[in-house]
Amino acid sequence: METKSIAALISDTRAGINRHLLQELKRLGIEGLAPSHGAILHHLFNNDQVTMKDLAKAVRRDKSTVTALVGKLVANGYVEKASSTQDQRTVFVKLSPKGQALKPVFQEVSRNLIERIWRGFEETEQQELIRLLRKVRGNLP
Amino acid sequence: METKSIAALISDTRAGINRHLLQELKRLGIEGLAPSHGAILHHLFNNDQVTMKDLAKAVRRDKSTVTALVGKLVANGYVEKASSTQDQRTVFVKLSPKGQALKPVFQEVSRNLIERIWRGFEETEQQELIRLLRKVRGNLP
DNA sequence: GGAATCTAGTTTGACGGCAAACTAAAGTCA
DNA sequence: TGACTTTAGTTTGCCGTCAAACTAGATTCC
Repeated sequence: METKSIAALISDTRAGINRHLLQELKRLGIEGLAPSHGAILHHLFNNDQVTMKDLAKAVRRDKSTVTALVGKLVANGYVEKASSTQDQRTVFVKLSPKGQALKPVFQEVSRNLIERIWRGFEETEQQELIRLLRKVRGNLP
Repeated sequence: METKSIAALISDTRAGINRHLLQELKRLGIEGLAPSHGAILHHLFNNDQVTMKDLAKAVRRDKSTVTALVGKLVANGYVEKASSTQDQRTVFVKLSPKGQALKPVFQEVSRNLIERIWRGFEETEQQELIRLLRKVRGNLP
């Protein structure tokens, strides 16, 4: 039965996306950053002041995971943390100049990924895949 | 644009499958086993004598990863390792009786997953999703 | 206004995963 | 036969990930 392999197929495809991104990061000389860091940076390109909590929600990772990911971005000088003055518990994360400089690079990475994923696809096929995947996603926890 | 979120959607869906499987394993009282172990067991249900190399290829994981996964299965008494007499390098992995006993349980887990994934899907939609995902997969490394 | 509760983030520990270095057993070939 | 190469598997080290425990700052409410 074909439909039994759906889980493995999704898992494989995701792994392929990851491999592609790792290749790209290596090609562009961006060392020590993983796709998950890219997700965080991407969110910061569009929102210049974000709390850890919102960041975790945006990249759909556990807050403790985000602590580690942001910690690495800070260590590499891509982002900065600053605790809020109104609420001492909340921490704001924002891009450093070095992080801002990555924006065009990541836009290219993103564009290349999209282009590669959709190679040979009709517009209607793209929409149909998105629709069906969303439907599967909705069936899951 | 909708199609830009395809990577996140695939990643999320895969995470959802993982969450579902973890729930199921917990529900069935199978402690200390992760979905990846399930993939190995699944392969052993259909092949009763497999080398580490073939196992790695079958579950699409690095051989060092498989060493660790099988190690855990051995530690929990689900599988046994035995080095070949013809070639001292190769190691055969096979199910123990305790591992064999998991077969019906995992068949149920698998059936439930498939049933949940495809809930509300037409037969043609299932085939179309598989086709489109395979196409994406083929575009990736 | 103080105790109880809630909330934001961090820390800790465990695990799946990979790549590179390593071990040891076959195989190759002069 | 003996050096070289290839192959199977393990070890080591690092990373992303999560859950649970923890810290500390707000909030609630009597």
